[in-house]
Amino acid sequence: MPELPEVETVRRGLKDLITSRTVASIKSDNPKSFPNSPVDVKKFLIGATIQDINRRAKVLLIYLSTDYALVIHLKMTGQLVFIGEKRFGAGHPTDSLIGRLPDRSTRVTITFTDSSRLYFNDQRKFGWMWLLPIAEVPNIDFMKKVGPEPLEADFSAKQFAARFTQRANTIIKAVLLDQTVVAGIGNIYADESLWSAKIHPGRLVKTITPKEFTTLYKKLRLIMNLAIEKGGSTDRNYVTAEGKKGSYLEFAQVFRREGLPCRRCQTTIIKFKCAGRGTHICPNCQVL
DNA sequence: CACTTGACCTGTCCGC
DNA sequence: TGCGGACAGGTCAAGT
Repeated sequence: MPELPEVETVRRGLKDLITSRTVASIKSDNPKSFPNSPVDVKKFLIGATIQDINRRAKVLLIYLSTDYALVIHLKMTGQLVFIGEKRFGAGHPTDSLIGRLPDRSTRVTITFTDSSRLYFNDQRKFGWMWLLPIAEVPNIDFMKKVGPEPLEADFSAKQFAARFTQRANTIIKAVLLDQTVVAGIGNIYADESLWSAKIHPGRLVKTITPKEFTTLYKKLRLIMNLAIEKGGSTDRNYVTAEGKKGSYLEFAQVFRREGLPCRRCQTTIIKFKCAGRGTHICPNCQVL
């Protein structure tokens, strides 16, 4: 579930909540969730201050004062939830979480010197958190291969379309989901943008016209920006850094709307398997 | 080589 | 009510 808009929402929340806090200790239940050596952790994480938080594709980068970074992928069920203390006062959103965490999905707990905490929860244990030198971040496989950020101001419709043309004989949905083509798109926003552009997800890239690519580009950016505004999409697990749900699914046109009428033409939305994923379309608006 | 499928995990939901 | 099985979605490895 965490796609670009969800990870960006978490980034903004964390930037506000943990910047300038200093790490006092870290607890991890599972070497898969946090595989770093205790020596590295002691030297470069304990005592480090949070400087800044960036995002690349669906990956979060927490920069530390030690020139190391925590690199985090939430995969499907990951959460990063902050629980604070008096600094915020009564009524702060994170107050309501006190006592609820840790729970059985908690994989990593970072405690700051003021006793506030950041919990990395991940029901399905697919996510991970790495500690590595900031200078090495661009050299990890994922960063070397990942495509451009779709919401950057200088990312044009022309560039968008050009990234697809090398994949002429692949279905459009598979290419949209490919992180090396364009970064950050997952199942929800692939379905939503294809419906919005009236493109059937099973169409081969070579059958899609330049005009359709331009529409898809515009719709994708519109939808992702709106999703960020709404705090992302909460289907099951995803929550913001304050532990709140995102509300974008209230605005969704096809995702999880199987059996409901298309908001454009009233035809019943159907769900089927495409590119190995559950896929939602309006069979009238989106044809092969 | 390009593309598709399976594995990784756990919780939830559906049908019998 | 209990149980098996399908399903959820991101990415990488393995298979076609």
